[in-house]
Amino acid sequence: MSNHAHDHDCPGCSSPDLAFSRHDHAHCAQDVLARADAIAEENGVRLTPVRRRALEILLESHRAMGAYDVLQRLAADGFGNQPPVAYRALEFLVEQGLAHRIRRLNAFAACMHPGEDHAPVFLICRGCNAVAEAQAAPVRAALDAAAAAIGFSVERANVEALGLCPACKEAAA
Amino acid sequence: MSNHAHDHDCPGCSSPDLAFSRHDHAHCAQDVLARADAIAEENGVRLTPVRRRALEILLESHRAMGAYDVLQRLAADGFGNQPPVAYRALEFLVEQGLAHRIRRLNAFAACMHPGEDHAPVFLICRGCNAVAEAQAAPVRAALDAAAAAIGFSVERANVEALGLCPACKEAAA
DNA sequence: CCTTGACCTGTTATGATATAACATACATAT
DNA sequence: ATATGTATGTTATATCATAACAGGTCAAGG
Repeated sequence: MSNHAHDHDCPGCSSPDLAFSRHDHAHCAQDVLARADAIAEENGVRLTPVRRRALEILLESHRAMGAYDVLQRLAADGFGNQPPVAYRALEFLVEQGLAHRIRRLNAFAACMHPGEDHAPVFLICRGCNAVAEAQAAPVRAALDAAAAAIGFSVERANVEALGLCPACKEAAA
Repeated sequence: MSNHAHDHDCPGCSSPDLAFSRHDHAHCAQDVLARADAIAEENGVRLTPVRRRALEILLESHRAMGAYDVLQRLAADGFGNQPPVAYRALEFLVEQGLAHRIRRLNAFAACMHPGEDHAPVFLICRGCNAVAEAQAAPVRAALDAAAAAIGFSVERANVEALGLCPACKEAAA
């Protein structure tokens, strides 16, 4: 299933700088799914078949997917084929911190750092549409500071940047 | 039209900490529109009647508006009443830096600092739906740094935070 | 046991947001 | 005046998202 064994230290998955590189990520899926089970257990919620499958689908593609794309895959696996099926599963994953919603793309992506209380920043390549989830605590800190200065309390934040990944930058040059 | 005259230093408009406060902003609109004319001139683009009116509409409401809401207002003023009329005008405004798109709300808001090359951060109050446009250069700097570290070039960034404004926080308590 | 209540899944139907494609009009420069 | 690029308007359709209800599962308490 995976071409190398490890716990949580795969450079291809845990380092944002390799998120744009081609790499085997079957094991990422393994890791994340295992952790997802643990997180659901902890939170007292159920990672039911549809929900788990939705997460697997996101993990497999390793990119942002629209709700209808996920739905199509779910339906192919014998689950319902009406929009709420996908939206509900995805909403659950987002609530539990197992997936992120990327508004710029009207899409969803599996979280590669579930349960780690991270401050995700999405770097969206306009060349190849890949999405890297970088951990950027300093960004969140700066945001909290700016908000605090005017008495605003941040509960959730979306940081999405559009630009060019290293590969596409090189290709363009 | 405005109850006090000034150039670009109205606290109610230029200070993010007052963005949530009730304040007269007829003059903000005046200022921004004047600057919008100048910017269009500079950029060699035309701030045509629909476009200008769309900006006025956003400025009047002083909040984020959906494209269809803007469309309704435009139609009432004798412009076309089909979606592309609004989307095109809004797209123009966004491209010229005269308005911002707030994806979390599927909405648009006039930029209160046109032409100033700012790093806007949107603070969206989930209590009253007000949107404050804070200038947060440090946030952008942190984002650029995180992106640069992995060779990603940021071209455009959206930073949107959901939370509670001072007034709603107090009301909740 | 078996019922109740909470939650999950599925469906129908509709609502909300956004764009493609084409036709018409207008500006400006030669 | 006429050609060219740009702007506006329209029709039609694509895409994204949710409301509302029906049936199913499962565990806790009577």
